[in-house]
Amino acid sequence: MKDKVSTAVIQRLPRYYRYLSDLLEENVERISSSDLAARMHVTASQIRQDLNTFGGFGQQGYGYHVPHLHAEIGKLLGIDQQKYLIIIGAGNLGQALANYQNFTKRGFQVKALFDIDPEVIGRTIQGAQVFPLEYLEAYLEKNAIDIATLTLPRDRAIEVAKRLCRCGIKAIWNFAHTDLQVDEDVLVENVHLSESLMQLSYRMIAARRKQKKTEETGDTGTGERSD
Amino acid sequence: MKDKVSTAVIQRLPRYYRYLSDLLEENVERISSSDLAARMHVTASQIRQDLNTFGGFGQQGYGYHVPHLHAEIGKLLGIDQQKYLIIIGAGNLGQALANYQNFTKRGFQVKALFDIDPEVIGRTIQGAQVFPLEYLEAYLEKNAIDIATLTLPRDRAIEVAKRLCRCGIKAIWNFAHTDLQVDEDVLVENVHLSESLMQLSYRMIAARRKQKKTEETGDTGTGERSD
DNA sequence: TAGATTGTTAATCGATTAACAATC
DNA sequence: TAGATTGTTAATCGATTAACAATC
Repeated sequence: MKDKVSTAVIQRLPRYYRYLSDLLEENVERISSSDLAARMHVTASQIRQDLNTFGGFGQQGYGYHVPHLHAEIGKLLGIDQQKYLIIIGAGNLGQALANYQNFTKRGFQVKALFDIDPEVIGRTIQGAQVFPLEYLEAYLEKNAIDIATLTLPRDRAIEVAKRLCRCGIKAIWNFAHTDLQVDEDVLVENVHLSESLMQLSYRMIAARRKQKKTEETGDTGTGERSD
Repeated sequence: MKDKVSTAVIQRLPRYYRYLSDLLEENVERISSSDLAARMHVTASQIRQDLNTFGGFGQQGYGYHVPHLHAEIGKLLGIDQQKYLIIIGAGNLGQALANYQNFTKRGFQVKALFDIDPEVIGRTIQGAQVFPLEYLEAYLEKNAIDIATLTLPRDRAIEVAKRLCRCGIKAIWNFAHTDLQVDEDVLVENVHLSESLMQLSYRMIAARRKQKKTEETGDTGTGERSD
C-alpha cells in the first residue's frame, strides 16, 4: 500500500464500494476493470490505478473477484469496525442524521446528542438521548467516541470544536458554515450544504447565460442544419 | 470570462463568497490576494488565477475592493436571483432542509414538498405545503421551479428523476445514494452523506494504522530525539 | 514618481490516460 | 498453450504555483 494516498482516490473509494455492493447483490462473481469502468462512466485505467494504490486485488486474465474486492475496500473504509458518533446540535438536521438508517449498516452508531434547547433535551432518537451541551466533557470522559458531528450555528461550532479537541476527539464531521481551526492531528470532514446548493446554482445560471448567448447569435440549438 | 470554467474553481467559489461576506461584515474595504490567501490558507497565486477566470476584479497596487468583489461573486453564484425549489421526500432530511434558514438569504426558496406518506401529506413547513407525490407533474406544470431536491430512497429517486426530466426540470440536488441517469442538459449536484462519513472513517482508520506502525517501530511520536 | 499589487505567462507538480509487458 | 486482463511504466493532460511585466 502506498504511503500517501491522494484525496482524489479517497473520494472515489466510497463510490467503488457502492458499485461493488450492487454487483454483490446481483450475484456477479467477477468483473473486469473495463466492465466496471463502463458501469461507472470512468476509465478502466483509473480503476486499475486506484485499486493498485492499496494492493493487487485483481488477477491477470480473470479480473477482480467481486466479494473479495468488496470486502477489501470495506476494510479500507472501516465498514467492518464499529464507529461511535455523537451529534452536537439536535435541531432539524441533527435529528435527521440521528434517524438515518443507512449509517448503521456501515458500522456507524449514534450514541448521544447534545443541545442547549430545553425543548429537545431529554428526548430519545433511535435510542440515543439528547443531553445538555454542558455535559459534553463529562460524557466524553466516560464514553469512547470516535466521531463528533457538528450541526450547530457557526459561532457555537467553532467554540465546541475547541472543546472537542481538548477532550481528545480526533475526527469531526462538520456541517456548520465555517472552516474549523483544529490541531493538525484532528481530522475534519466538511459538509457545507448551502455551498453545494450554490455550486448547482452557479452551473444553472452559467448554462442559462450560455443558452441565451447562442440564441442571440441566431443558433437555435435545436440541432437544425442551416446548410 | 473564460468559456469553460474548471470544476475545481467552481467548487472554490462559494468559499470565496463566504470569506468575502465575513470581510464585509468586518467593514474591511479592500484586501490583497496575499492577505486573503493567508486567511483562507491557500496561495495568493491561486486566488488571482481563480478570480481572473471571470474577469479583472482587482486593481494593481490596490488589491480587491471587498464590496465589489463580494457582489460580483454573488452574481456569478446567482445569489441575487430568486431560485425556486421543491423537495421530494418529506422525511427527516427533507423536512430539515425545508426548515433551513440559511438558504433564504442566498435567494433559495422552498415552494413545496412531495411525499407518499399520508402522515406527512398536508403539513406545512416554513410556508411550504407537503403534497402527494402523484401531484408532482400537475404542480410543475403550474409552477416555475428551478431546482428539485431528492431526499428519498434510491429506487424511488431514480424513478422520480426520470419524471422530473420529462417535466423539463434542469437542476437536481440529489441526496439519494445513487448516481442518477439524466439527459445531458440536466445538472445534478450530489450530496452523498454516508459517503462523506465513509471518507472521514477511511482517514481516521488510516491515521490509526499509521500511528500503530510508528509505535511498533519504536518511534514514540513524542518528538523525543534518540541521538 | 515610487511602491504595491494585480493580471498573465511560464514552470512545476500531480492526476489521469494510454500502452504494454507480466502473468494467470 | 492462447487469450484475457491485470499491474505498472510512460505519456499526456490539467491544475497549481512561481515569476514578473504591466499598471494603478
